[in-house]
Amino acid sequence: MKGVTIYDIAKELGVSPATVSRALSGSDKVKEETRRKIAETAKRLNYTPNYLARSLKKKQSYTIALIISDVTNPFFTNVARGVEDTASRFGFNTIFCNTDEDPDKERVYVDLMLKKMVDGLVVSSCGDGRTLLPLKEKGMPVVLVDRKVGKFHWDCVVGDSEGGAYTLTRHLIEVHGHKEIAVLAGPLTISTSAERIAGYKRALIEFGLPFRSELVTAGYYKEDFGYRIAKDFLSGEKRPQACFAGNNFIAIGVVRAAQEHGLRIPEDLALVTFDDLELASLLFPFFTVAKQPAYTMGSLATQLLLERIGGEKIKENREVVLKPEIIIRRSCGCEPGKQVLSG
Amino acid sequence: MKGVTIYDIAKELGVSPATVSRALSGSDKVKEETRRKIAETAKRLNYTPNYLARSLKKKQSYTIALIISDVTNPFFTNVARGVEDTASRFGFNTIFCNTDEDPDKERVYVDLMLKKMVDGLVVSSCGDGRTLLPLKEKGMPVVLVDRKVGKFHWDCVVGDSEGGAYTLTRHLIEVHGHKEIAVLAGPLTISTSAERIAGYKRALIEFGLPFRSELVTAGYYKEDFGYRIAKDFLSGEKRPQACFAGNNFIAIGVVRAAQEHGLRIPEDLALVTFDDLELASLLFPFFTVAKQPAYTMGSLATQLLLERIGGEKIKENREVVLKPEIIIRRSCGCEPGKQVLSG
DNA sequence: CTTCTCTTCGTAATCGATTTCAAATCATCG
DNA sequence: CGATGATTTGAAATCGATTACGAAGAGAAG
Repeated sequence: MKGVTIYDIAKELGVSPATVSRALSGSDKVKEETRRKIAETAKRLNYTPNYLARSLKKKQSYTIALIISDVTNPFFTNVARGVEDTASRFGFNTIFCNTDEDPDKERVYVDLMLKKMVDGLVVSSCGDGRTLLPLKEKGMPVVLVDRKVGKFHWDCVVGDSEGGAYTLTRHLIEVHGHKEIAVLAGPLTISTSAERIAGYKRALIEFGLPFRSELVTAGYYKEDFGYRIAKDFLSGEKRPQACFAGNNFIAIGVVRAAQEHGLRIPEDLALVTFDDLELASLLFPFFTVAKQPAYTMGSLATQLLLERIGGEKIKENREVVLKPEIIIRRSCGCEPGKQVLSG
Repeated sequence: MKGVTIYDIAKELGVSPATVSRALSGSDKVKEETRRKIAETAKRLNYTPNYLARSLKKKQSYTIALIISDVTNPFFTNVARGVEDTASRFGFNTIFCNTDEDPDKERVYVDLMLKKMVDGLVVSSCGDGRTLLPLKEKGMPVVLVDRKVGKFHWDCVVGDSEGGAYTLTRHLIEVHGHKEIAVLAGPLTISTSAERIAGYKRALIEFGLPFRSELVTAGYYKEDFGYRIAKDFLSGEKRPQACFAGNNFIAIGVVRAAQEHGLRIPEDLALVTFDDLELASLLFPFFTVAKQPAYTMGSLATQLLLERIGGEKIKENREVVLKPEIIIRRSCGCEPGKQVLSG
């Protein structure tokens, strides 16, 4: 832990620290022989550069932050892998921040990252935008992933939530003849939530079905929300025949509630949702889902971010929208093996 | 991105930067009134401290690194949550490094973290110890989690793999009468692997069964290893009646192979494994597992690490061993709801 | 040989905060 | 009132690397 510095190397060889810095940082004008000797002693003394000092001077930390709302959700895990893989391929580190869908935590992390001098952030925000204000003020490079934040204009990489929701809903109506479809959505402050409801609505309209607001509940993207609301509407008199869960976790809650009511899925309640449950689906292909390309989303977002960080002057804000893959399985009422609907 | 510094605040108030630093960094001797004025202007100028400069001087970055081998595995995800939660509770950030079970990647990350001046690391190593050598040389604080590395002595927090494997194997023998139990283990270089085989062996010996090495295969902790080997032994003449998969991913591979062979689990092949599949089990409680307290492991490891970083002089190396919870479900052949075996 | 250019290298400033040491201020008291 | 000790504050060094600027040396051209 003592720490060999460029001064030690310089003293050892009788040259100046400046020369050592130049030699080690690559291709400045340094005589070949000097460079060789410096590289040699650096290795011999077991020198490791101090990135803090380097970053302080260069005003670049080669570190980005990723703010996501739930590490236990495979969707975000895959986003994270995409971000991390891409970042490290370009020599960047990633600091992970897990907000648990709590805007307060998000705010704290944002401030912290500002102090830590990260070079940029990939953010899937659970707030309404206010939490990200400091980033805007400081002019910090940011790319939004999965969730847009209306207030600000930043690059973003998102899934086509409206389209996915439309296709799923349409499937329930067209193929299975359902007319009363409950929706358990995430918070209305989050873009994916609003868009999924919009997609649902478009499908209803297209098939001449009424939009009944009592069937639509906005809450949060967690299992217990799905459980709570499903418990509720499943015990009612005229329960809906189908349910569109806002994401995979909500869907799990719905399943649990149905089990407790002794209801079978899909016989008593058809169910479709967003985002696949990777491992679970490998073993028990059950949920009919709109599966988003999570890894790609993370990877693309990082690429956009690194372009900005790299100093490329990009005026306009870029918006990448990726189509989800619709995977028809059993929970909607289809037989396994049934033909996959084209997106 | 301009950056307000303590010099700006100092100039504004006609005091010295030193005083500003003292005032902002808490409770050094600064007159109350001065402190108030400084805090005020700091807020007014929207000052954010530069942690890089701070870390450079204090030789502490308030950042730790977590090296894990597979972020898609819920076990490690939970370890990660435990680490991150605990670290951030004490004001530390966590840099996540995902090695994909590749020792080369691990080596690269280790070097990088050394340069980044992290204050310490929580490591679940996929190597044989050589990759961690630089950490030892530099005297970097390290706590091993999940996997011990024989070569070095560091604090560690691990699960009782031997005991868990023993109990699972014993269950297969005692309750279900299996005599030929295949084992698909991870790499022998990884401690959990060797220990799980040892536990398996102890159970065999206790029940007077022969240890047949052709039933035991060591490979790696991934799905495709389970799939490949299971495909192999399931097509043989006298296939084993039961299988102990080294971890959850291997187990998934075994299931997939069994499905392709038209074999049913547990009727045609009983299966037990280590580490639960959180979400999958919520929906489809299927695997009989030794479930390790992953979150706790991460949290404890971080606590031990922070103690070291905090400068507490602890001579001896601490070893925390946590017992897994044995959850009996269907894959071993038990009926659901059957009584839980005591560890 | 002088002058000029080009390469190579050293001096010193710099990034922003912390900290040591000493100076300045203030209060207290004989 | 001056001495003594406690509080506050400032000047300057420091962490380790980068870099602007200029000097020294080598080689080329006249």
